[in-house]
Amino acid sequence: MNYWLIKSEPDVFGIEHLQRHHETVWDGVRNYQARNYLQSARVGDVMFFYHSNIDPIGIAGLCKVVEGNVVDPSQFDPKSKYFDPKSSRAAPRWWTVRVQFVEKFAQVITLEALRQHFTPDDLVVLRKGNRLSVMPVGEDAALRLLAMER
DNA sequence: GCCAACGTTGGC
DNA sequence: GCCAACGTTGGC
Repeated sequence: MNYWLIKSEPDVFGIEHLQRHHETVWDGVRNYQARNYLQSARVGDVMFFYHSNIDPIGIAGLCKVVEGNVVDPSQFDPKSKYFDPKSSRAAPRWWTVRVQFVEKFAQVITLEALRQHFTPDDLVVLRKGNRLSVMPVGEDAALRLLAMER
């Protein structure tokens, strides 16, 4: 099993939205490296749900992959902001996963707390200039994160 | 294939 | 609102 961190702006879609909807297709990722990570995610993988552009910034909960290799439907929808005219149903560009809500943390693990306990080598999200919206989390870091939230 | 211009992300 | 970082676009 692998661990990941996925970023979202909670004003658009936060952990509470996922809690309410129970499951969602993680659509709208339009960066090739992030897409490649999503393509390598497998059913059962755990994803840390990170809130950006909000106070407090940080990891707000957990979800898990319940379906892999999902074609992102928004790439075909001309009304979607994620529409990609260069993609086609015969040869889709953008793939993702379906995730299921697992847990909303009682307290967000803040960016400040992450910086106190981890180095940028431990956690990609702490690396300067990092803008990936999907990134792997090593098992050591993942287990330490899971221990932190209780 | 290079690279300047441009747009977006995201912390502050 | 600012701005550093960085991915993408498009002219050449």
